[in-house]
Amino acid sequence: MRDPEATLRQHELPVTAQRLAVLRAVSRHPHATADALAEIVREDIGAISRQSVYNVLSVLTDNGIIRRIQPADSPARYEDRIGDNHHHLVCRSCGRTEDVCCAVGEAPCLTAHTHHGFKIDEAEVIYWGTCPACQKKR
Amino acid sequence: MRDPEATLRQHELPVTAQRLAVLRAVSRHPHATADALAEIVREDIGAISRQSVYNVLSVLTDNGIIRRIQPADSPARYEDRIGDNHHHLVCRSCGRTEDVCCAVGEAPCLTAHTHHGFKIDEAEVIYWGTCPACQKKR
DNA sequence: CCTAACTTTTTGACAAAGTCCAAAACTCGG
DNA sequence: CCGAGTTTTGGACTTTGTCAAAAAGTTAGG
Repeated sequence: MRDPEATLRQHELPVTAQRLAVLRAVSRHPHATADALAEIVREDIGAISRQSVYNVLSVLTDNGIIRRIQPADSPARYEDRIGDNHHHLVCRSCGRTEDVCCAVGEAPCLTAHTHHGFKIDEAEVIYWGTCPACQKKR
Repeated sequence: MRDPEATLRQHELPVTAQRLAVLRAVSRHPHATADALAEIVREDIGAISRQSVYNVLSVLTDNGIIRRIQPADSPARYEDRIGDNHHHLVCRSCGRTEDVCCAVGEAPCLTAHTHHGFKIDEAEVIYWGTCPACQKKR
């Protein structure tokens, strides 16, 4: 993220210390959970309430500034790399999450054959596996 | 599911009324949640504890008899159609879930370009959209 | 720079989904 | 039918997140 403050102003959102700190935290720690981000923000600006972390993350998500990803068996995670249609690779044992380029191409990168009358707006892909560290452990 | 009892025996699992009823419920109501399944089982055999529903679903999942799917913003759902590598189509507003054939082919049906040293065992695809009923509502 | 209107942040209670544990009940091989 | 080993049950507990109201902060306008 080039300039968190400019980003907020571009979206006509009031600039607050909490929002700036959360944006920086998400930017520097991609795929962190709300809880982890709260800790990072506290080290940065001293304090923030749990609710504010959720508030800020919601506002940023709603404005398309960051993206929320919610893999199974994991609390939600956030990232600021948006609009490039990448997917995720998640470790089943430790939850480590990495970005992977879309295997197919432009969004929507996959088209379902049968769609049951649904209007499809996104194809989410998660690759499940075991990360190098967890492969060694066993 | 042809024969729930035979299925349990094939996996050397003790046959109990709760397991049979949960298996029948999953088979007849694909994509139901644990809570919904508990209700269905209660109508069937009278009573079952919440914990037993979770126990049974775990055992069945661990033995590959049923599959657990966990879309974002929804409790886990279960289905007995396994091994055919199909994916899911989920309505963002009501959670309705439908099966869709794999867009690519055999499992693993997608291969990530960069894999960061991960050993990938599954590519999960969820198509997000709006179901016909929810399209009408708005 | 100061004020007023409007948002945001905070605090604390609450909710949903699921897990942990020990006691009671059950299943199955012999 | 018995006994060993599992499964089921009930209840407390945990995690992740939301609701609501009061306090504090932000921004536009004078």
